[in-house]
Amino acid sequence: MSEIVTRFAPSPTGLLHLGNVRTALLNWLYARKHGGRFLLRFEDTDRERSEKQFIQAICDDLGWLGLDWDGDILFQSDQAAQHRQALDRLAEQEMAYRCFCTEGQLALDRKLAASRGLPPRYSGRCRSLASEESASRAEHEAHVWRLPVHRDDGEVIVPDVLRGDVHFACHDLDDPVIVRSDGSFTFLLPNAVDDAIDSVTHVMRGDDHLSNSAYQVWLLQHLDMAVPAYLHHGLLLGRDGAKLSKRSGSHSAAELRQEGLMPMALMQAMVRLGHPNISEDALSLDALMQHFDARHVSTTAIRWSDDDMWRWHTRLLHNLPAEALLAQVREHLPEADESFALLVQGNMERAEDVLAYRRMLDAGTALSEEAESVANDAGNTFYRTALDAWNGMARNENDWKIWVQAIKEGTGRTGKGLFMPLRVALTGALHGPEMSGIVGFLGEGGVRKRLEDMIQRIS
RNA sequence: GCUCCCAUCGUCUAGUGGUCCAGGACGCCGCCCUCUCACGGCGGAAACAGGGGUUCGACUCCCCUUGGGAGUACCA
Repeated sequence: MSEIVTRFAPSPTGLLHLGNVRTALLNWLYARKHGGRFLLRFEDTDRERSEKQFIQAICDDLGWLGLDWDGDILFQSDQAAQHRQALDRLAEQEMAYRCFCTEGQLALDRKLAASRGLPPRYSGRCRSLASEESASRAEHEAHVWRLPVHRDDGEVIVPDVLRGDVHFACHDLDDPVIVRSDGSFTFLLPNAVDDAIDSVTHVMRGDDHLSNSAYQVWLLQHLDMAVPAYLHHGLLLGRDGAKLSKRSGSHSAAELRQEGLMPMALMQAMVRLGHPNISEDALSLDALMQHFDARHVSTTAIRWSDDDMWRWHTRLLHNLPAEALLAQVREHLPEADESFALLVQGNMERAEDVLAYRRMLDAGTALSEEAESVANDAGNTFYRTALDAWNGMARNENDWKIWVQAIKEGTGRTGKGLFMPLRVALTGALHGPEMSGIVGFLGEGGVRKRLEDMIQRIS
């Protein structure tokens, strides 16, 4: 079996969005899983809308996600000569023709067809122009190039690995434009021809391309080029079941990165779509790849929800090695050290949650309203008792147990009423790590300072 | 309108004619652990869209309906 080659072929007209990310990931996984190559090719045929900044942004995002590509970045525009040549070959065989219809005419045609309940297809007006006439008019008339796909008989078969052969009757297909009146190519031909040039063996893309594939299969066959295996996956929908849009919860990768999302969280959520029961400790891209199976790439439309992704974020955060964890924590609390980060690691969903524990690092940190009400409820004498007990005891490894026992006896408080005021005084938060760990972290002076501050605050 | 794709718990899915009064994961609910949050442990509710066939037998095959998605551009 020859080498598997997949590609991700974005157009540099915008940022990488969730749907793109999934397509890129799927192609990457497929290639890597089978020891093949994964190519990155920018489809910059739409000169109007292509922008350099997006090329950089997309590369950055892919890098952020850990999706590396093989070889140089490819650009569709570099293959212009090949595209031209392909067009010439088609024209020679009369498998492409010039169309001189104006956009106004076409719009009218469509309107007319619609009013008669017919599909809005190209009328075929220019299809059978004599080649001499066509050539001579071309010298002074604007025109596009079309493919004569539409006809009464015959069909085009799109070989799809996931759903079997998909049949399209030529009768239902249109004569698509492949070259615009400004001479530039539309997506159809360059995309297919480049795949052939680049020896792409498997094309994984959204099923919004299914009908495009019909045209491209037609094209490749008439060009005597290899037709790749297609895997048209179902599209991502918003959580409301409607097309994924900004409103329904779509983001650009860049946006998520800014929000502090760990890229692996996104990868986790995405790879697991369609894959039942990937073991939960498959936390790396490599591990995920081991479990990836293209047969599980689903053909159904999938509801995407950010929740799962963020849950993975939390899970990943809880499993982060100290160094990486500290880096994230310090973005919000620069004065944090490793022992602090490790102490609160299990008690945060996102790195910014450490802000709730600022008081552990800065004894003077003010209290939230809730915390203050807990403190007031306990009262000044409670804290005095606690401070006295703390000052009066011998220091040893059971500081916490001995201390809390002493306070219990001194105040008569137990359970929540005993622990919460202490927790609030020492951390500023109503929840968090176990108290013994907190006391250990703050140390003798640290605890004293916070109790003294507390006494002052509520006196 | 036309064409194509899709259809199992809330979600992602397992299931390729009998092993399924449908299994898992996430979520949800309850209990346990517990000062709190989280973790962990245990348990629970929760689905074959509907109707026709085919068959001894249908979640599985066929048809229709319904529902959802996509395309129908000189966007990709």
